[in-house]
Formats: sequence, structure tokens, C-alpha cells
Amino acid sequence: MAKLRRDATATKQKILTTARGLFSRQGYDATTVDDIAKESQFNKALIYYYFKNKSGLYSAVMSALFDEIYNAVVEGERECKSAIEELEVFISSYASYAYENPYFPSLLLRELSDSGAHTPEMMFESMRRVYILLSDILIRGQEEKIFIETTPMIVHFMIIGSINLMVTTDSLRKEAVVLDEELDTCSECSAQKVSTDVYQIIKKSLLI
Amino acid sequence: MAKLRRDATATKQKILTTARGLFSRQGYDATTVDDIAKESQFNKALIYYYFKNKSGLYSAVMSALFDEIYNAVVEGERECKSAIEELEVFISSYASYAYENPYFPSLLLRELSDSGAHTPEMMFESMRRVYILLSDILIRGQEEKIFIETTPMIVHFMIIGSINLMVTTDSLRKEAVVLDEELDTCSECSAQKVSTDVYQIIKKSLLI
Amino acid sequence: MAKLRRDATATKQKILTTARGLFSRQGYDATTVDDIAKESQFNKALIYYYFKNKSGLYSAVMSALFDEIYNAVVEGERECKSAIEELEVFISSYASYAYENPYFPSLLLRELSDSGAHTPEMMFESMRRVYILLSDILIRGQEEKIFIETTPMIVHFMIIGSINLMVTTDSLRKEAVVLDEELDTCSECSAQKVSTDVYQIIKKSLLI
Amino acid sequence: MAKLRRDATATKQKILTTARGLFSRQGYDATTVDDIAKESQFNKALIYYYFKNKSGLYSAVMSALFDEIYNAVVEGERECKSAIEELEVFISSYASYAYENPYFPSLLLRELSDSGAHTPEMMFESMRRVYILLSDILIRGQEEKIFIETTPMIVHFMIIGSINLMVTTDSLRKEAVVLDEELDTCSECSAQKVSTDVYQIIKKSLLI
DNA sequence: CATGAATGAGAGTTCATTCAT
DNA sequence: AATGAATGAACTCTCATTCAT
Repeated sequence: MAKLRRDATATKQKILTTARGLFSRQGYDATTVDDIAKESQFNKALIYYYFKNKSGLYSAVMSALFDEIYNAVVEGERECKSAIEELEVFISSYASYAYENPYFPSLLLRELSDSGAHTPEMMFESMRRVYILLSDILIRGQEEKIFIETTPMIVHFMIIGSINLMVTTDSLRKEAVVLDEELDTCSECSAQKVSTDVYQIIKKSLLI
Repeated sequence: MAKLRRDATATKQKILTTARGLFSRQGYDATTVDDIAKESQFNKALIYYYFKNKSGLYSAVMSALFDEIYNAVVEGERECKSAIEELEVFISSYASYAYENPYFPSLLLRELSDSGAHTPEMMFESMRRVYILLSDILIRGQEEKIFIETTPMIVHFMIIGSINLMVTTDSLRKEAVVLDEELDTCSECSAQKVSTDVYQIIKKSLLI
Repeated sequence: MAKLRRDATATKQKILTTARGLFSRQGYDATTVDDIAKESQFNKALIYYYFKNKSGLYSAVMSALFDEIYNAVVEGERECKSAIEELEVFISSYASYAYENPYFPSLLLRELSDSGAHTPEMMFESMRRVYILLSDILIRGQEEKIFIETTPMIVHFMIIGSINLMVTTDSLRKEAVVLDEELDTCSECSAQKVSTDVYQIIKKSLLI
Repeated sequence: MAKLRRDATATKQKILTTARGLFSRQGYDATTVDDIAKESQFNKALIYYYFKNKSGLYSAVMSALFDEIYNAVVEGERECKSAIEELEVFISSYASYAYENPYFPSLLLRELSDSGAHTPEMMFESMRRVYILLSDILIRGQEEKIFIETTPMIVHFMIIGSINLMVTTDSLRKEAVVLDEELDTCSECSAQKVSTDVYQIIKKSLLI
């Protein structure tokens, strides 16, 4: 009757994927280890065997996630010629990733709204690296004399704040339309549209 | 010096204030009714007497909060002559409120990252009202032929996303400085600074 | 806004009646003092003012009830000429009372199935008095040489057991018919029918 | 001498047995899951692990009980030649079981006096099956032209009502003797005596 | 006589975690 | 590597009861 996988990496991966989905849908506290066990079809004790405890599993989930987004953005950045081009790619890569992995924005926002209560040290590193990417773009733009001087942190939060909020509020905004058809909540906006709009706003405000 | 007892309104208020603090510091799930009872110096059963259940208390906390911020922004808006002036006031009122009531941003972000799992219907209404305020400003600006056409929802999220994230990441950004002095995380930025920067960016991008 | 009854006896009576209904419908444990307060439209503290505590209220309810049934039976007994006539009246008075006060059977059965956990001393007295009534009838019948010798306690329980169970299972027996129309659960039997049937059985078995 | 652990069936059984005793002694509401845990020597959470919740445990207890009595009666019925013989066996098997498992009468009476508030559907089925047994005996007796026509439900309740009440009131009746030595409460009656008396009464009243 | 405010003790239930196999 | 059994600590919520007016 016992499942005979005996494939450690596959097992771990299955658990991670399941956990990622549940944590993002329900948050850390509301997700039980039992939930993860049931959905992953593995025994609860096995989760402890591989990840030591719930918070260890959470860290593993989050680290993987942050590595992914970092890589996604870096990947896009290759072969960019100018700072302005880099900026565009930064925004569009981030938006694509967020829309394609919609659990990411909710996990990130939750993490940040906690001041990182459950956040393991290594995750900060990943977040910082993404920020450094943008920060460098802005500095390069200033050196190239095409960008005005700004506060990178604020620009960063305007970009990722708006994109993440657009993703997490998707269903909410659709409901709002039902209540008041007049109100434009951008309920049908695509990743593309969001990405372009954010880029236009940031670009116009940055260019000398 | 004895606690004022048998004063229903004072008691309710004390509970609400305590709960507001704890919910924002620790989130909904991580805050226990026992915590609130202990910190408010009232018996746990009394909380149920007044608020029916934990989620009822949470709703009460959130409703009060959203009413406050809405009123704060509306208050500032009075006597504004032009759309551009209104925009400036919108941003600065929001920023002031967020910095003065730092539990608000974390509660709001958590709420939004949950797609409103704990969120009572009436709260959406309050959120919507704040958004309508900005939306109207942008529309008026277009009518006055001073603003370009934009997607209000995205502008809104750029504004409140950045401000809220600045507040909630305050301690995180200060820690980051310790790790890497080179990196500018705006760790000493005031509400004033944030407000001004966000306004400059938005204004520049909106003006025709 | 305060209700101005100022009529102690009426108030007490209202509470007693409400409590009687709730205790019989839901049992002792499942009935809360709050329930009684709400339904009686009086403040909870008032119940304690009049009855000391929940169990005191219960005693008061039960005592009144047992006095009533005792009186009902004694009342019928008057002017009976023979033991056999008395027997008939005993059964029919008991049945009438039970059918007219359907909370009584459930309270009594519950009390007896508890071995009298909540039962106050004075209630036993009332129960005993009812039993003595029947016991005397049987003894008289034997003295009159019309009844065979029997065990009064068993005859008593056959009578009150069947009548009480018929009353408490009323709804259950009606449901049973829905499931199986063939089965005769006496689902439409009246107090009259039950009373007559029980009397016929007991009479036939007792007569020499 | 250590408790046998890690034996699921034994554990479940131990819990069931403990619960059966406590529920019958104290009733559903007055028995706490803590009581059961303590007395069964198992952790409270384990009860929920196996039975989902208190009411699930109660159902399990009751189902087992009703199956037992049904089987006990059916068992006795085998090899009976006539309806009259079957009647005798029905009564004596029921009485034996009730006296040997004294928790049964109190649980049954409480259940019936509740109109089955906690009673799961499947229990009704078991109750019905026992009644059908008697009902069939009476019908067969009529067909054999040895029994007069009666209302089976009433006969049933006279039998089980009296037997169950004799069992549950055992201690009460003994106390009553102390108060009044004259009064015969059948305080020393055996299962045998009760069974015979009930049978004699029913038989005499049924025979043509 | 009557009431709203307040409390302490406990009940049912859940959950992260560990044990034994 | 994998699992079902078992546990302890906590959590939400309820309720009989009392206080102060």
C-alpha cells in the first residue's frame, strides 16, 4: 500500500511546490502542515524529515522563489545597451514573473508587512539583490546624464508596489466592478498593460 | 488611579486600541484574544461580550482605521483650488497618516495580500472611497487639460504602494544599512521626504 | 426604556414558565441562563436575584411540575368507588397530564436516567407520592380480592414508562413512518388511545 | 505492564469503552473530552485523531451499543418454536442485556427524552430493528390465533420502559427504602424477577 | 426591582511536532 | 525513505456567576 518513490529529490520538490501554493493562497499561519501533507500525498512526518520544521519549509519555499525572480530579471537584463533599455526590461521582467507566479506577490507583500517576522536571513539577501539591480540602473542613467537624480528606494517601491498590488488585488478589483460599473479598476488589465503603464510613468518622470 | 470601570464606551475603545496595535504588529492569526485581553487589562470574555468573536473585533478595528484615513484625506482636500494642488494634498495626507499610524500600512498590505480573506464587506467600501478620491482628481486634471491620460488604478497603487512599503520596511531598511553601507535604502527618510519624492515623480509624469 | 413591571410574582412566574419550556426542550445542560433571560425578556442578573443559581431555578421548575401532576392525579381519584375505577382514573389522568404538558415526560425521563444527578431532594418526595397512589390502589384491589398479587413498582413503571415514552417519541415515530410505511409506530395515536390501551393491558393482567 | 501502545484498534477500543461508561454515568453534556482522555489514559488530541469530534465519538459509542442489544435479542430468538416462546425470550434477553450493561438504559432513555438531539441517523435504524422484532412476534401470535389484537408500539414501550426504568432507578429505589421501610420499591429485585414479572403481565394480557 | 458590565474557570478543537516501526 | 500513532501546548469561545449602580 505504501508509495514507493524512493526518489528523494522528486519528493522534496513535490513538497516544496505544494507548500508554495498553499502558503501563497492562505498565508503562513493559516496553512497547516497537515494541509501540505494531504495535498502533496506524502506523510506529515516526512515533511519534518526533510525540512526540520514548518518554518524551515517556509524558508525553503521563499528562497527558491526569490532566486527565481532574481534570475528572471537578470536574464532579461542581458544584452541591454542603455540604462533606459535596462529600466524597461527590469519592469517588464518583474511584471511577467509576478503575473505568471501570482503566489509571489502575496507572499512578498505579506513578508514585508510583517517586517519579516518569519523571514529568514537569506531571503533578505535575495530581496536586496533585486533592489541593487534597479539601483544600479538608476545610477548608470544618471552617469549617462539621461536620468535626473532620484531616491532609488522610492522608485523601486513604486514599481514593485504597484505591480504586486495589481496581481494580489485581481479578484478584488473584478468584484468591485460588479458593485459600480462606472468605476475603472483596471479589472481587465493584462501584465503587458500594467508593465507598459508603469514604465511610461517612471520613464517620463526620470528623463531629464 | 484605578482603571475606570463600568464605562462601556471607554472599555470598548481600550479594547479596540489594544487590538489595533497587536493586529498590526503581529497579524491576525498570530494575535491571540488572550494577548489582547492581557494587554488591554480586561477579561477575555468581555471581548466576546462586546465583539461577538475575534473576527468581529478585527472588523471593528479595520473599519475604524479606514474611516480615519478616508477622513484624513478628505479633510486635507478642502479648499484646494486645482487638480494639481489636490494631488499634492492627497499624497501628503496619505503619507502623514501612514507615518503617524504605522499599524495601518501593515494591516492594509496584509489585507490586500490575502485577497481579503478576513476582510468584511464594509471595508472594501472604505478602500474604494479612498481610491475614488484619487480617481476623481485625475479625471478633473484631464478635464482641466493639465494631466495626460492615465490608468488611475495604477497611479493609485504606485502612490499608496510606495508609501505603505516605506513605512512597513522601516526597520528592515535600517538593518540593511548595517550590512552594506554603500547601499542607499533611504533609511533616514522622513514622511516629508517620501511624500515630496512621490509627488514629484507622479506630478512630472502626469503633467502634459 | 426600562421595563416597569414591579410585580415580583408575575416576574418570577414568567421566568419559571420560560425555564420550564427551555429545560424540557433542550435539557438542563444545553439550556443557558442567557437563553432563559433572553426568552423571558428579563435581565440575567434578575434570575439570580430570584433563584440563587441555575440549579435552584431548575429545582423550582421541577417541583412545580411534580406538584402539578400529583394534584392532577389526586384530583381525578376523588369520588372513585372501586380499586378498578381508581386504576382507570390513575392511568387516564396521568396520560392526560403528560400529553397536555409534553415537557414533563422528557424532564422526568432525563431525571430518572441520571439517577437524579440534578434532582433536588424534594422532587423525590413528589415522585414517591405519585407512586404511593398507585401502590395503594393495587393493595386495595388485592384486599377487595379482585386483583392478583403483583409487584407494584413494575406495574407503575409499565404505566408511566409507556406513556412517557409515547409522548417523548412523538416526532421520532412520525419520522419513522416516512421511512417505512408498513411499520406501525402508532404515529397518530391520541392521549385517549394510549390511555385506553395501557389500561386494557394492565386491567386484564391484574384481574383475578 | 506498560500500556500497549501503537496499536490502533486497541487504542480505539479503550477510548470507546471509557466513553461509553462516562456518557452513561454523566450524560453527553456533562461528560468532557478531558474526562475521557484522563480516564482512558490517552491524550485528548488522540480522541480527535480517531473520532473527529465529541459527537462523532458519541455516535460511535451508541452505534456499537445498539448493535449489541439487537444481536443479543436476535441471538436468543433462535430456535424458538412459538410466538409465545419468542415473547418470553425477547423480554428475558432484553432484561439480561440491560442489567448486564447498565449504561445502556440510561443512554437510551436520555436519547429518547431528547427526541434524538445528538442521535445520529444510523442509531434510529438500530432502534427500529429491535422494535420490528417485537412487532413481528405480536403479529405472528395473532396469526397463530393465540394473541389478541394490540398496539405493538405500546406493548413495546411497556416492556422496555419498565425494564430500563428499573435499571436506571436502581440506586434511587434503594435510597427510598431508607426513608420509608413500608414502601415496596422492589429494591432487591433481580433481572430475573423483573423479567418474569414483566413477562407474566404481558402474557396474561395478550393471550386470548 | 432591575440592569449592563465584568469575570474565572473550563470546554471543544487544532496544530506543530515527535515517536516507533 | 516513509508512515501511522501519539502528544502538549495553545487557541477560540462559552457560561454560570457576581459587581456596581
